[in-house]
Amino acid sequence: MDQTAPQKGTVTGRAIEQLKAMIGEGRLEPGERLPTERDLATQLGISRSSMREAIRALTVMGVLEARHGSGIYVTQLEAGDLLETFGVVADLSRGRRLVELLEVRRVLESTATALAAARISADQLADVEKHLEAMNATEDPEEILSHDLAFHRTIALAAGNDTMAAILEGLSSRTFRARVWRGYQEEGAFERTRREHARIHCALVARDPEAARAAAAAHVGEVEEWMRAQLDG
Amino acid sequence: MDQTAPQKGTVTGRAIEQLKAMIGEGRLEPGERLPTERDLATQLGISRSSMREAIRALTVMGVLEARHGSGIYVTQLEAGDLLETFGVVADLSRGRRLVELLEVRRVLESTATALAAARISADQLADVEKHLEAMNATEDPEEILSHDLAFHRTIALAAGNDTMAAILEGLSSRTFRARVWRGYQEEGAFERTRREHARIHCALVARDPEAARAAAAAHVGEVEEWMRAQLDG
DNA sequence: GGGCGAATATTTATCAGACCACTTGGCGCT
DNA sequence: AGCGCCAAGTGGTCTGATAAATATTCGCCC
Repeated sequence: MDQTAPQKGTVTGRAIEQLKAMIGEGRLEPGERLPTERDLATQLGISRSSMREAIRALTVMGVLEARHGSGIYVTQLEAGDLLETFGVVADLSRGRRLVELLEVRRVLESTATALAAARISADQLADVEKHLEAMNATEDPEEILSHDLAFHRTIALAAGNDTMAAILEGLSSRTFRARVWRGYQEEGAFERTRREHARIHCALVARDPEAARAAAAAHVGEVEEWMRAQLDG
Repeated sequence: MDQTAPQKGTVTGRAIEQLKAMIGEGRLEPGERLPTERDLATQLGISRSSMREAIRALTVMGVLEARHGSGIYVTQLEAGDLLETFGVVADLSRGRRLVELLEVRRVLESTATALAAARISADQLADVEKHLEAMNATEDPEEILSHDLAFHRTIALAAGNDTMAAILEGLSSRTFRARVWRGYQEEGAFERTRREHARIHCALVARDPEAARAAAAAHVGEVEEWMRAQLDG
């Protein structure tokens, strides 16, 4: 039959697949600029509207980046770019899935913290301490949350697996944490959180991966258990 | 009028955020049908083209589903819907990130297998065995891969964490596995793979979580190590 | 009266063309 | 040579129309 344009799915869907294929096969290098929307539409034999929808789809996936007036570029395809949508999942999840996400986070966070205990550099450790102190020096929940996020982010990056760090970033995204925290911290968990953070820091300083893993697992596990209780109650 | 959204970012970007907010705040329930494209465009004061791009964006994220001739619906917001894009990440990753993804998979897969050892039902265990036997009964790589995927998927689902299963599904997506497998299996790893699968199955039957965790970690770790060696060589 | 099929209405999918907003690079002026 | 302005190029948005798939309604036949 017709091997150039088989009739499957929607026109836009095909365009998305073709663009993905171009990048997947290496015909488009990271950072490279694509032809214009108009040219691409002509090449694939579709209208500019449909082409734009396909481009928009790949843009939200973090594969492409459109710069107004300049052109369309392939991103560096780094973990952070591609896993941005992960945060959306966290934001839209409720109830049971929230617990499941926390369970995933517990598994990854404990592993990342264990790896960090073995690999963290002096500079990174200093950063961790900076956020730890800043977190303990204020009572503003907004600021505490901010440093808490940075505390864990620094550790995740020190683990040396950017992909894992990017996933954890999504699982700790601002609105996600804020939603869970609102209730959790109301029950006076500040002090316990401080102790848990201190224990994690201790394990990092001692370069003890197993202690770090246990401390991180317990830290996330606390929130997880609270969340689980909220659902039952 | 509407003084809440004066001038930030692109029109389409704003529409995406507004739609996300509607769903996030629960103003749109899962499965519910949205107003028509035209109505939505009018409500938000934008053109239908822009509205369509916003809808397309949320469609690829797995949040919305458009049915030709019928309308636009909110998905059930299940893990599988939302984490579909995870497979795209795996497909577009190369080199170092491929190893990082395998590391993530090793961590999650071993945890899921350990959980499954404790929770798997008789029916599910029978399914696992079915795929294990089918995998050993053929020499067709395509069929082996297919049953291998089903083997691990069944175990992940038995772990009882749908979110984790969905992520693992993405990390094991067909093209991802196929790419890695092509080289790996050429080195005659079939026999070793069989032994590893058998060990995992054994641990499940014995309901021994720690043995299951170790077996799964070793299984993925084998591929991971091979991949790492490929990069250096 | 009830079931069933065709006509009709609704809605998404796609296309075409125009104009606006922003970026970039070159051209001319100082 | 340096600076500033302008024009071409490009993504962003809008309008309106047509096709295709689905949902609804109505009329016909039994």
